[in-house]
Amino acid sequence: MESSSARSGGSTRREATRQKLYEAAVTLIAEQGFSATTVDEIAERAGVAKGTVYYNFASKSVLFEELLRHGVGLLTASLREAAEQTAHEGGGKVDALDAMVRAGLVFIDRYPAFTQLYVAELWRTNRAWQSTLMVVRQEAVAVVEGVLREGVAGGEFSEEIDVQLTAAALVGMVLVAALDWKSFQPQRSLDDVHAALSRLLQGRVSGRA
Amino acid sequence: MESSSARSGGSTRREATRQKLYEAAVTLIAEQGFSATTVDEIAERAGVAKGTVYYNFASKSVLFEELLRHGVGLLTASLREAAEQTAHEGGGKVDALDAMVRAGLVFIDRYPAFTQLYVAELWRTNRAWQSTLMVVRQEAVAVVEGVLREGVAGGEFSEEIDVQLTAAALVGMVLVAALDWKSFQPQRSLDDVHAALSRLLQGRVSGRA
DNA sequence: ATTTTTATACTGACCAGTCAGTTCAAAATT
DNA sequence: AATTTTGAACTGACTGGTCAGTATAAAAAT
Repeated sequence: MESSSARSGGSTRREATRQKLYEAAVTLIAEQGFSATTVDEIAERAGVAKGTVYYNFASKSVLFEELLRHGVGLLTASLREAAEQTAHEGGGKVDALDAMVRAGLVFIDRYPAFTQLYVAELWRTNRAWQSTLMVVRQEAVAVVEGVLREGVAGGEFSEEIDVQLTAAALVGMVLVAALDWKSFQPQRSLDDVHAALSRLLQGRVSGRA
Repeated sequence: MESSSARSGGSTRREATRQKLYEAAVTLIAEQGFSATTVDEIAERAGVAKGTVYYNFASKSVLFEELLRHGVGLLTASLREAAEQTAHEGGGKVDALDAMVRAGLVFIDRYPAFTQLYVAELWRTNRAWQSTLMVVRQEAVAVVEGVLREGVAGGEFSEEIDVQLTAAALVGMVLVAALDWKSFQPQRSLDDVHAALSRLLQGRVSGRA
């Protein structure tokens, strides 16, 4: 039988090394930024020789780009799953949105460093990985936009809403609230934060308790 | 007698030079990030010799910190003014929030590069200007928190809302929506964007047009 | 046997910060 | 009024250090 090692596209050992490098790079770059983070630091944090970095990645930029793709891939999959899940359960689009907010929070809870780094790079221009970032951003936002559009089509949301802008605003809401949570009140539970955002999302802010 | 140039805190010429350096630095750092931007670039864009940068600022970091303080000062003042304006006109806290959303949009419309740069640096850690950023962030968010708290006290908002988290979420909503606007649909008018966000803010998303 | 990793040394470009010297307008002196 | 002095503002070549990326021979893992 085929050993567990020879899997599609590379040996297990190599994959493990790459994973270690991702993890080292993501925290360092989140803290310091791409340019301020040296390849030597990344190698050291990963417990690996510098040469190994270049054996596994063509350059520092390429390492970073693949890291971005990898991370946003996880997020997109998670958002999609959340939306589909509520559809299966016969929930409306409001439920789908709510589930996606939660999925977003879960993701940020699990990968806070990646989220930091992503936000920091997202609106930059003139950088090598700009196009990668654009593609990958659109993938994630498109999931939210999709749910909004379906909601409008099905009469659940007002036809007057601006889908693209509203999607961006929702993403921003979750993103900034979650980063605030992680940075300044990390002791709070995910449920707690989710409840606060649900309230805001459903317009239950004004009016009495 | 004291010459006309020697005014409070510095000559006019010096102030003009500092202003040029701010303007050059803000766009370059927004595009490329702090570390990837060289002092030579900043000096060149400002039309000034490198030595002049160091004559006016102790270091690259200090230039950046003063830039941050300067920019967020403008934002905070603008938010405060918006909130007070509606109070004078006898509007409720919802109106105040709405006015602050608009003030935020106006600010971002006028200083998009500063906004980019601010977002990119806000959640970093282990950087020299970390504490400056914290102080300055709190000043701005505190204005929003203040309005929310007053709204709760006055019975206009539910007592169940989480003031800190909701403030962060609102800031995020405006920030990300506005950056999306500037980056991907710059032809749209400010009123248009404001209307979309107002709708979201007041829960007029679900339900029919 | 082949792939992957290690350890170490090296190169060349790049860049933050320095400093000796220049500019120039206002103030003081004649 | 003409001349000299002063000092703040500015200049740009230079320096010392840093860092991405390369090289390579030997070891370890599969």
